[in-house]
Amino acid sequence: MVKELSSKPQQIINFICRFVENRGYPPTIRDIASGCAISSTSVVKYNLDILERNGYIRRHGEIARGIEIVTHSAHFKYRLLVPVIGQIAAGKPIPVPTSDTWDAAASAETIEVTRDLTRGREGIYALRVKGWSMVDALVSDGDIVLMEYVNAVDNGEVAAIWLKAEREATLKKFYAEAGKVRLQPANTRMKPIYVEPDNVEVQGRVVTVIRQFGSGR
Amino acid sequence: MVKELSSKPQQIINFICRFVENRGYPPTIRDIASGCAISSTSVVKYNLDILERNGYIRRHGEIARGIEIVTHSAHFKYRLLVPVIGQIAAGKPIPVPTSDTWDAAASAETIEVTRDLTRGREGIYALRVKGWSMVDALVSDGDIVLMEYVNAVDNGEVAAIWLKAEREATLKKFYAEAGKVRLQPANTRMKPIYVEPDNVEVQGRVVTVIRQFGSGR
DNA sequence: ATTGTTGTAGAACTTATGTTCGTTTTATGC
DNA sequence: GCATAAAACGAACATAAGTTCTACAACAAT
Repeated sequence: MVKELSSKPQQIINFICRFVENRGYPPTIRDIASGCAISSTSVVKYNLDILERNGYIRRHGEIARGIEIVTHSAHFKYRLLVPVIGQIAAGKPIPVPTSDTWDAAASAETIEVTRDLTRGREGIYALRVKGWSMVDALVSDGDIVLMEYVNAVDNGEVAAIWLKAEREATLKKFYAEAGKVRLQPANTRMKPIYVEPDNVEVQGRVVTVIRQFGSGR
Repeated sequence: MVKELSSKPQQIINFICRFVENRGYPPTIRDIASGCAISSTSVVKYNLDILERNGYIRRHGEIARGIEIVTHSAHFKYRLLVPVIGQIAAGKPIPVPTSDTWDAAASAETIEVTRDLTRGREGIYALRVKGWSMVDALVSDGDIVLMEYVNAVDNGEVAAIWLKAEREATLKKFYAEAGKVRLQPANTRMKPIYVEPDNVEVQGRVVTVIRQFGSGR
């Protein structure tokens, strides 16, 4: 798919990359012209079109400096903007992602993490922990939990669980046992609790817990 | 230097950041206006000027989309490879970074995070928590703590502390009080402990705690 | 030679986009 | 309450910047 490039287009992407690195925004066609010793804007457009056809860049027509370096955004693939869609607190139902809260760009708050932290999983959203009800799970007020949207988890996985009867949200290790469900706190010093299977509603798999200290922004 | 911001400019940088993330190029003043529910371009410029005065962004006047997010700019690499230089456990001295453990490339293990998690701080290294001695600090076995290499912390900051007499490592909120040092666990249910000032050795500031679930545990 | 394709030029045009400025509304101090 | 500053508005303006078009040279295939 991606074709070999002759020297001129090659020179141009190079220039664009360096420009973005140094300036924080993409160059104009005329910037490229002067930067690559090209005397006409149309020549630049000509080559830009080639670059776009071959998948090196993405153009956003009619938009000033609307050049996006594709490899650069592939580079971005390592990073994830995770929407923080709500809070998780003892007595409140656990928010679940909907199509509109889903979009990181539309979300009021986002946290940026690497795929390292999400273990490469897709469909990750985040919740902010409110209150001290989950200290038994070693989760503190203000922590951020990265969640994967699933309705069931395997034994031993940590899940966000809604206990219908108690009307309570909690984060616990989940074990389906004969006729019962065992919920084990992350803190191994704590005793597990046993509940009826139809009393538990798995709202998501806990992937990561993040606690930040120091001044916020 | 960097001043606190009121809501509107805050909202604007947020928008700019997300825009750049998603589109690969900065927004126009009008993009910002519509994205932040501002009805006049001049209001945007007004706030942009504030942001620039306070060092959050850099403007390039007369240039289309010439907005550069300072924290995200040139010298700022989004991703950070943090070296995991050792373990932190109750009875073992806390490892401190040296010139050779320092280099992420040379380190045996690294964790990749975004600057978001390190709050833009420099000189970050990581330690893996071994054992259950720090559950009182809401830190569990296997957690990773991101540390900043400092020899002193301000009151209220969470520090990695080596208690010389007890030969014990711990993570606690640090408060210097008259003639004493108060060490407060992150778990507010727990009582603080008081120690002699010359018994404490601050080995670093705790920036972030990360706990991952699922595979690899 | 003839024709067609590719790369380069430069001017003209249109739209996108930053700036200015006078005015109006909303806080803030006295 | 009044005076003053901070913040918001909207229109008008100037120019930055993408696009289009015609022309022309270099070169390959016919």
